[in-house]
Amino acid sequence: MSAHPAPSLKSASVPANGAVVHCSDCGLRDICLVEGLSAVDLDRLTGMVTIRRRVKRGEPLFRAGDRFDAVYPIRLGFFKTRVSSDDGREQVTGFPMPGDILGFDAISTSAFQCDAIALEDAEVCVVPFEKLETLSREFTALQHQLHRVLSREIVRDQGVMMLLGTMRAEQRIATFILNLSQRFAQRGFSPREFILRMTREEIGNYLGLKLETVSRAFSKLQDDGVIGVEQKRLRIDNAERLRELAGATCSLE
Amino acid sequence: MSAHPAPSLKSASVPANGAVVHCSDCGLRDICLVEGLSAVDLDRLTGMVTIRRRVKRGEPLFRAGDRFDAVYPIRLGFFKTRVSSDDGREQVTGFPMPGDILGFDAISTSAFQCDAIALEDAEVCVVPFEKLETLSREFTALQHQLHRVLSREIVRDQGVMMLLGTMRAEQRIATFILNLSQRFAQRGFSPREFILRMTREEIGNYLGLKLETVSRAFSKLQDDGVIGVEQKRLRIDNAERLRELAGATCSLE
DNA sequence: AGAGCAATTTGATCCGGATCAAACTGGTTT
DNA sequence: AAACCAGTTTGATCCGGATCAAATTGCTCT
Repeated sequence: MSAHPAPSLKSASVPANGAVVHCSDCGLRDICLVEGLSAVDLDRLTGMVTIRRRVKRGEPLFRAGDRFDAVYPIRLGFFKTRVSSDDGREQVTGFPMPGDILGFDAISTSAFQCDAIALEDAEVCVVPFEKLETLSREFTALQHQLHRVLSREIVRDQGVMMLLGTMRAEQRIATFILNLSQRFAQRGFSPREFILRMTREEIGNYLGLKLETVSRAFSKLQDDGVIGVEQKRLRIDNAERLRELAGATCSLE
Repeated sequence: MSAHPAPSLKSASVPANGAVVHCSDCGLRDICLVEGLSAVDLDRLTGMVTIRRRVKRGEPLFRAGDRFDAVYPIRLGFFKTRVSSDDGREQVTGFPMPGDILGFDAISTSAFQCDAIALEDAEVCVVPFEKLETLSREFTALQHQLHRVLSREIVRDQGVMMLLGTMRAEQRIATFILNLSQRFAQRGFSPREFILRMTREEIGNYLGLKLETVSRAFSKLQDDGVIGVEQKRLRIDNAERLRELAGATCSLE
């Protein structure tokens, strides 16, 4: 089932896959929707998440146009989000990971605006949005956190615009690596060495570059002793230099 | 004072510049924060906006780093929003106009993340964010609308990413013009002819292009009979063709 | 283990938009 | 009016990254 500590049975939440689902038992509660809520609030916060959902590698959690009724905090696994245009262009808009929340783009029209594709076998919490709205009227701290999370998404997008609008290829790659590194660190994983769950093409699409350019930039950074890359495994050898190359910009997250 | 119809004196809001301030009297209520609220709710919705603020052309409404305590629906005038990096790069992130709301990027850290500069003499409503949160716990319709507006901003940003990541220069310009046109239309102005409040350089920065490229693209579109441009005045002569060039993408707003 | 296929790397060439440069326009100051 | 200046247009050249091409590596499926 879940890779997380066995949950206690204290609260009234509904089992999913045989496991009781409750935020207070979740290892990601400090970076997710309930960050900043008191233990007391957390215990009272019942029914926000009642079920979880598994998504197999390569499968969509949702697609643009699907009817919206829940947002999805990620428990496990990397995703990519992507928007498409009528004339067939696609743009990867992000690589959300555990602790990030999928689906906020759908509130405005009650339909998802992007596809969310699992880059590996993944698991998400299902948070019915009506329920979230109801609870956030009752729990001020939850309301605050919801607004913070929505706002953070807007700030993240501004960082991507800055990247796409003003950076050179190598700088984009450096920023991208640094951003991943920081997000791994926030989640208690090594910021110096990690696996790239996405392909060069997906990276390139996200950064407004072609896959060959991404590959060349990786090779260049490796030759310069800044990073080590071997297929999907990436190691940061000279974080100082990497930060210089990235230009100490908006951190992208 | 304001260019809008003289407000009645029915409610308990506080005068600003000698005029009573109340959403129910505002010509922009159908595209702003109170869109979808019933007349009854609107009448009860008191104290959300108590003052307005004027901003002179070229002046900032706020700057990155300023402490956040209010969001600003625009009453009058065009703005540009822009983020800056440590190493001096700047990226224009949007050109908000009356009915748009400034400041949502600031919720996440309680400090503004971007500069908002008036492109002409402007006027905004001041909505204390704490007040907005309080009211949105009481008025479900207001809560919904707040969430919709936040989500719409995220969707808009996805459109900009698509533009910056996948479009050619001419396509970017066509999309930009079309987007302005639609937004003017929504606000009851002519979608076929309007004034560009921003310079070629600001347009270029927003679109990830240099000002010379913007100028050339305008000239090209004019030669092709798609638009007419003369300084800041722009007229759309062949909307059909313009839509083709834009590729019928995410509408950017 | 081998076949087949997707992903990656690297090289050669090309092109769209950047850069550099200069002329022009309209508006403002003196 | 003349002088000035910010903004714009247009031309000439250059370059970063795209495109085209081919070889290589690593998975997945028998």
